[in-house]
Amino acid sequence: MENFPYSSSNPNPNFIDASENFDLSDYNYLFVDDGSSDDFLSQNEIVQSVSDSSGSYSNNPTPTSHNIKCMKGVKRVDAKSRVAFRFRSDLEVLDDGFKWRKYGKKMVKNRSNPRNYYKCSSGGCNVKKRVERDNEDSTYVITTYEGIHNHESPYVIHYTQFPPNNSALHNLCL
DNA sequence: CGGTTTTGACCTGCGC
DNA sequence: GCGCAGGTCAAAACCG
Repeated sequence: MENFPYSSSNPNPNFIDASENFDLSDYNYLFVDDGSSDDFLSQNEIVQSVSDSSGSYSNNPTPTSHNIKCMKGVKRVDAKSRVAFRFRSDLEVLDDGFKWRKYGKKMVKNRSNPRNYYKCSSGGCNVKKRVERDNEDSTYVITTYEGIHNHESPYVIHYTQFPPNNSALHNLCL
């Protein structure tokens, strides 16, 4: 688990050691929508298509660039960066070092679990994230980040090759 | 008491 | 234009 982004010395008092709480062998996918292409899949299309191909990564427990799925799909609506994770967890919200304020909850059609909406609570930062449980396997949580933080994390986050920062995630896919 | 969560209402885009 | 679905707002409740 040495390649996981956060070290055990993270000073964030609320930090959850992901290596203890998440089974990274069940880490499935990541997609990045960096706004640089005119062609984007909708979020649901990406979720579906990556879920379909998740088996090819299931035997690789380490989240390296090798098992990160980068996709650019069919129709871009805006130029916001969007990053999604799907991971197995009992927890609804992964503590990524930033402070989030919940502003909405919505039942989505054909999904058994509600979708929760969060905004970065740092003033002037418009990054949003959506959190929902996988419709087909509720032990998985799907987290979608939208936008790029215009500030540093309120906590010192140590990471190696899998940073929680959107632009850094994007770099992995270049 | 201030920040966060809850939740119904409202807004907006899209398909028909 | 209408209805539906997804996303956001905002007031009240909650909590440390």
